[in-house]
Amino acid sequence: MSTLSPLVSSFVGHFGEMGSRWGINRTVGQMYALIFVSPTPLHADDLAEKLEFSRSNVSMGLKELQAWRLVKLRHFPGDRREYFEAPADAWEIFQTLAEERRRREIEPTLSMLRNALLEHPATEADRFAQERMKSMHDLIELMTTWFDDVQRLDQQTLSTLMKMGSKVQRVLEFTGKTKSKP
Amino acid sequence: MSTLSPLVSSFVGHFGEMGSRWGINRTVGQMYALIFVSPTPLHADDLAEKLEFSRSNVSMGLKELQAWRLVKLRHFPGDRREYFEAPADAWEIFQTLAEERRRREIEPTLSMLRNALLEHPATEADRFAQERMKSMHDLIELMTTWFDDVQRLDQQTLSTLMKMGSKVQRVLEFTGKTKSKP
DNA sequence: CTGAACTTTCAGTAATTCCTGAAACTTCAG
DNA sequence: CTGAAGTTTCAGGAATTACTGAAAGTTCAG
Repeated sequence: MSTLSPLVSSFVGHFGEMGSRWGINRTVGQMYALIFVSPTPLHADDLAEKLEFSRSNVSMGLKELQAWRLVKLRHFPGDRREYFEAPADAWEIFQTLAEERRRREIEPTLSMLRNALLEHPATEADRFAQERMKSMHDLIELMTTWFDDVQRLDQQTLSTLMKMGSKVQRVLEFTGKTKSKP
Repeated sequence: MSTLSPLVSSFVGHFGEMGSRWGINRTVGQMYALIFVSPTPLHADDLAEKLEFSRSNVSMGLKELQAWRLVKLRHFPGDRREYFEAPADAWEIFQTLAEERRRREIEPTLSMLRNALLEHPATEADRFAQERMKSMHDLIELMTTWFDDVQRLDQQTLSTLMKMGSKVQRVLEFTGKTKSKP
């Protein structure tokens, strides 16, 4: 069956669009979307056929998805082809994405900022620039450290925390961890 | 002074690169970076001169930055030109970015997913696809709702919460808000 | 009104990124 | 070994996106 159902087709199309806004290319986004909604693992020819991409484009796209650790490789006995599937757990997918983005974008940015902050400012303008860079650096560091912590929480606690939303403020006030300011 | 200091130059260059990985174009990223580290507001000709872009490119870039609400417009008495500056507070910048991305990307995605979930699945494959879409929908919704809540917290509480990191788990357990599972 | 100061638009070119087909490569059953 | 089944690489054309200069538009002091 070469043609996708309207349901899957609109999902795949949408992810292609979104992918391209995120620096991931459109066809790679579509490949991922299709793998994500497939009940069974797919191989490269499945993707090429269903999405009507060239076989080589599919091959490159799969390589990229593997580099992002977004797909898992599977084999079936008596079949040499490589099959791909996505984790069922959306939170796991989100974590992988976050980790990869961090490694590729956040860490290099932090390291550039740290270097810039080590320089001795030659002018007043440079001094000001460093001040701004420092505040950006601190925010990024605060957020990534916090995200590390969150990832270590178990599902149960995390879900409770998120569902509590801003009610968490009351709990913190109650336990006296915030300096209350009446 | 037409040439940027090495400090500013490396910052601007880095943000150009990062911008292009984020679907924002390179020159727009550089313009923003320069505005961000400038001690005084800049006008279009400043940017064109310092970054060596054409005047019209700067004009388009500024329009885009305004559409993202990332720059603020200022005027000086006796000068008809428009000057641009960035908020000093990095957290405010982050919030603006998050809000805009949400409006442009998250909301359309949620709406597409909701529509897909209303369809009556024609096949077993569609039924499975819907299941996956549902879990993606729920995760996105949980995260955005939670983010709304976080934005409502005051700086003090937020900062306490982030610095606590995973220690928050103990507080929650203590107050009996989690179903403890020993 | 006029024209100077400033900004935006837009059509076309430049640059970049994407995608393909052909060929090379790898693996493994027989 | 051999060749069939499968995968990857890569040069170059296609498509998209970015950038520019020229011209048009806007605003406002005089």
